[in-house]
Amino acid sequence: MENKFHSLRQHFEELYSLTDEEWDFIEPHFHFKTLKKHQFLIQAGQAVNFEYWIINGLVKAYHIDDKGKEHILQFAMEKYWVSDHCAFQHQEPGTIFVDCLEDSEFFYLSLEDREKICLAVPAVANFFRVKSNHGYINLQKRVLSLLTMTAEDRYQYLVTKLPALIQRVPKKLIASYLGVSRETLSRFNS
Amino acid sequence: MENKFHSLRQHFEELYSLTDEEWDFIEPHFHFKTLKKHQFLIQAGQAVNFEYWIINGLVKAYHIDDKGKEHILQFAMEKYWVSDHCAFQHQEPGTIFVDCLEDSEFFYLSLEDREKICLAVPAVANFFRVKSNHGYINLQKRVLSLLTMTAEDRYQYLVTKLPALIQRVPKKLIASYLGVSRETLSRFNS
DNA sequence: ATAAAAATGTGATTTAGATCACTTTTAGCT
DNA sequence: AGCTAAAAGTGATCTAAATCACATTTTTAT
Repeated sequence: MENKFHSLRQHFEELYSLTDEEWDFIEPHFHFKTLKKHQFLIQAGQAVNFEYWIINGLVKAYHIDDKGKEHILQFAMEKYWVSDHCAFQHQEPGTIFVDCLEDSEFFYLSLEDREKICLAVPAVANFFRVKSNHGYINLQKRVLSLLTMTAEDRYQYLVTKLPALIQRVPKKLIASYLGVSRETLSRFNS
Repeated sequence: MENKFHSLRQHFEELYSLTDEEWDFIEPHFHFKTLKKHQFLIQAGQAVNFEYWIINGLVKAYHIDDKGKEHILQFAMEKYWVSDHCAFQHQEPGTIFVDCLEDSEFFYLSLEDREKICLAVPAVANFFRVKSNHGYINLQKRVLSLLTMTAEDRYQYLVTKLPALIQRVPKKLIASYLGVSRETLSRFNS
């Protein structure tokens, strides 16, 4: 029977390979958690002690503004990392909610343990370096899309780029992610 | 007389300290370049062979859309890293222009050399890991500001957050960075 | 199976901000 | 200092998208 951490090790090794000794050191720093649809992984106002890797499921990370309106920062699914990165990194109260759109399973890691394994195993430092860099590049694209494209173009682009997400997620959440009202999005034809 | 790389070493050591041996290995991978105001560091359509660290000066990184309109992704000044990160990372033709708003000096590094020093010196991997992470966090804030705030609020926020930038840069570029027309920005009172 | 709750669709109206057109001010250059 | 070009201000008009209001459809829970 296969170790449940297998998929996580594989994920790390997609970028930098690890020896069995290195993995045996890394693995115990991760813990397992499972949540059902609608349950919260992270809540604004509270400490954010972990960053999470999604084994399977789907979550949304979002901010709620002063008018109570929800703005989606990220949809995260299988093999994605998710947290309130700012609060986690600076160990301060969060401003982001993360909750499950589907039943989900996670591995999670504390900041202290992340630093520990990054310093002990250079391949892990390099892994997170490259992952962060990819995240940065993707966010730059999102900023550009918000600056240059119309709401409808952003929607059409998302439909071609992540067609599966459109199926898995209510349109009003897609609207919130794109920065459009759900009424306006409903008038676009897909 | 002080080594011109001193500021760069100091910049690395703000996050993880280095031995003299490590620095002696790292330093020769960086090269020096100087440009005058209005000169290009990077041009869309061309290969992006380097990432740049700004010793002093100020540049803008921007995309030009199909209507010829300029959208500013980043202002980068002393101690900032700048490149067309996507094109650099994937070694493909760029889509971003970077040019100087002031005479500027840079150290630059190739992708190959970056990988080389990251693998040889774990502190460098950790340095770029943390830097990328900070960049990611800042971009998340920018995305949120575009989703949640009005144009005027974004402007007022920038004025309080980076008052020096407002002085150093024409308002029409600030407008482009914020995703507002220069006419609309001109009607905000500062 | 049925009730309640979400999600979606659609018309009518409003609005933040874009665009256009032109003037005034400021900064660079020889 | 004087000339040129870029930057900034301002009125008038237009428009993409928000908001409001309500109907319809689809999910979810019991």
